[in-house]
Amino acid sequence: MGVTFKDIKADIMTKITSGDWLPDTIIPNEIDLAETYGCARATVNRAMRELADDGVIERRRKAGTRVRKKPLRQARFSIPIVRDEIEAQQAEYRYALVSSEVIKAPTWLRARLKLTEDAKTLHLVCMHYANGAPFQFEDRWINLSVLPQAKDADFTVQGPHEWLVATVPYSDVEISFSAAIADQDLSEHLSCAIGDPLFTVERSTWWQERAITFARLSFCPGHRMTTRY
Amino acid sequence: MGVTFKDIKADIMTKITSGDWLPDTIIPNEIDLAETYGCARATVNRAMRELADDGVIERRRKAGTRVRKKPLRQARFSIPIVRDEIEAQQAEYRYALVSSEVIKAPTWLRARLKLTEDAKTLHLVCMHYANGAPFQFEDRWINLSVLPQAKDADFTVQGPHEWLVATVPYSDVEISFSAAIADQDLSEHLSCAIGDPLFTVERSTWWQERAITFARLSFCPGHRMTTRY
DNA sequence: GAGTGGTCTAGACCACGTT
DNA sequence: ACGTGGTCTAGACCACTCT
Repeated sequence: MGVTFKDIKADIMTKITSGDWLPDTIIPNEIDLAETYGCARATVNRAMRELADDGVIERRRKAGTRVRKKPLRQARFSIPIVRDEIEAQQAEYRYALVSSEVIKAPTWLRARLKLTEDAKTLHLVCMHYANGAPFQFEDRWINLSVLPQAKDADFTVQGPHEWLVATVPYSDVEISFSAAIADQDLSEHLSCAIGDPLFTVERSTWWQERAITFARLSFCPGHRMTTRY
Repeated sequence: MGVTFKDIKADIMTKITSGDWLPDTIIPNEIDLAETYGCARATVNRAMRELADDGVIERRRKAGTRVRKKPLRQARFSIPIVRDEIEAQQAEYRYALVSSEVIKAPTWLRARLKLTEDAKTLHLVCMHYANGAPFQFEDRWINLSVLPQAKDADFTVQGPHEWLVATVPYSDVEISFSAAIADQDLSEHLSCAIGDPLFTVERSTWWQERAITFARLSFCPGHRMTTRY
């Protein structure tokens, strides 16, 4: 076979990263490129479309294709289940349910998830350990009006995240990262000092426009989330 | 026109999110789907390929296509230049250079970026303000052996990140998020209390296998990074 | 109006991995 | 060996948007 779309992608990327095609440079149109590379226009189109998805180039009908002035830098983080994250590091995973109760949603949670005033929730507090050491503290709230079966699930053996992913696999998620400070409670569970800075993830989940769950995950001091792009 | 690949994507997604096709369900092959939808196989292929890229389905030759057991959850964060991030919030951006010096790379930095012992660096300390309030503290190190022209750049008017993106637009980046604690210095610059938890981003950048720069960005207390997926 | 990318088609051959 | 996805082709028509 002749030229593949991957060859074209690689060639264009080389031209860009080497500084041959500077930002704002206009790239030849698809027909010309197809002739240059000796392939069909569809092949060029696939290459260029993927480069545009990657945020490297910008395309507009009639105006043509150009190298982005400022590359659209975006990082992708995989959001694994805690067990998988720990086991991926060849560490032994252990889980423990700290507490579990059915209560009316507190005001701050109702505001977050837009719940009605009488909404009942299952409030779970859990710990996740890696090689016996505290790894993550999980403060979990599940909306019982949408998922009443959560009341009967056994969360002493399986973490709520795992249960939820198995029960409602495809949902909409809003995730946010921030820094928090260890209070008395957190410091005891995570075996750290009061006042330690903790990397914190908050996640709200919806299924078909209805709020399912909110979780605040506090990681042990020193935890970092890393990726490349 | 008949059926588009977007129609097919939407239809398949509906089948999956509605629970019609549960995780691990095997999806009909492309030829059958093309017949079902009354379109060419290439159209089905495009739809399925994108769903696979999104982490919703899993494809293997001969074995066929199936709904992922655990959806491959991944979040995409756009990594804007601070100025753009602040101006996107309709806030007024202000930048200030705090200090600038040329020094030999300290040991920890040499280890991070794999620099030689005599590597010279430009060490910059900068502040970014939103509507006059401290927004981000930037601790920046630029490798002068790769970018000697940084010594002559005027960092009193333009932040180093902006200058770097304009100078070396396409590079490889490792980014990591964590939580840190405000020390005396940080608390003064960010107008916060000593001991406040700060959301922190560290970024190392390479261009053609050579380390260009390292930056530690400390955000004012309460800052969060949010996205949906 | 005209040029560009966006998409679809019908067919073909290939690469891979399961059986 | 064979069934599946992966890719390319040559052509066509359409949708957008710049001038």
